[in-house]
Amino acid sequence: MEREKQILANYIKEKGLRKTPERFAILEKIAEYKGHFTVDELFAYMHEKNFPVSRSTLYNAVELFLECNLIERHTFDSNVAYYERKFNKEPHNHQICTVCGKITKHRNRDLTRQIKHVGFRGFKVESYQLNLYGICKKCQREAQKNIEK
Amino acid sequence: MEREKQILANYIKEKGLRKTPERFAILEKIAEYKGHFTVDELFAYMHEKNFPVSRSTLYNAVELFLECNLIERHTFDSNVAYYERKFNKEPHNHQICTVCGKITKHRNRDLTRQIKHVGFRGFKVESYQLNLYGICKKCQREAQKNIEK
DNA sequence: ATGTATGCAAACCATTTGCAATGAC
DNA sequence: GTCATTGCAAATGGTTTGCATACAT
Repeated sequence: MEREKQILANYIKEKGLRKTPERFAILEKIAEYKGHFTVDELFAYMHEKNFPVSRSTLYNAVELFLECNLIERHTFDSNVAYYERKFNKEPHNHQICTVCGKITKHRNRDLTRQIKHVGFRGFKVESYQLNLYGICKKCQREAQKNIEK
Repeated sequence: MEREKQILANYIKEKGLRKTPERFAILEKIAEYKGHFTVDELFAYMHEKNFPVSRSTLYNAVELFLECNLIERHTFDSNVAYYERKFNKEPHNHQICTVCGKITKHRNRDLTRQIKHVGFRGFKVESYQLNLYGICKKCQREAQKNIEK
């Protein structure tokens, strides 16, 4: 957390921006999320935690955090942007259950290594998103039960 | 094309829907796209080709084609949905140049095979999207030129 | 005849923009 | 004091919805 704040502070100084309390409070609250969050969820969470900020400020902050690589954005299949902390995390994949909608994250180093070199026609891969769509174990079981009935 | 129409016709019959001229005209025009298209582009294209249909009808059709697996949808990083024909195509990846925005498609069978088995905790992978973000060869060259100046 | 599909207009909703007031420097 | 940032309200734009009319069955 301290390192993340440091990164943000450095970036702010470097770009001649301003160290507002809002930005650091938002960064702190984001750190409490284990998985993904939307701006709307974050908006509610900030209010709940007695540090209400406007949506404008959230969008502004989130943009800033993206710039200094503290978070990343996913759109999956909807029109809503999902964010998650990026700092110190290895690249990972998302598996989305098309039945219950649950999103799970996991890593696979071999695959990551391979993907980094899969660029075509001299394309230099800097990051990637791998989304797996399918059916989670739980939903597979439920489906099986329904067949057996 | 005939097989795609057949698939659509079958699906329509099976679900008790209706074989409207719009649906088949839209399917035909979609087949003329080599890459991705948005609903807005398709809207303009249908008018251009003297088969004007409303946006409602397009959204309806596109939803139907998704259901019978004739097309697929990607959101990449924006809030706009991109569609492309799926029929008879092997799974492929997208590489998106973060400088010029160009989207290129390519395949890699080894990778595809591997990805299909990467499901975690019993997750059964049915499809996937792999988006590579980075810099295309052309933009790398331009960047190089600017450094040399 | 029945009820699905179309097309128009209005509604939706996440995100963006404009702008006056605030506050970091 | 200067000017970036905040917060409010309004605008934007892709997508969705409601509903009367048209038309596939």
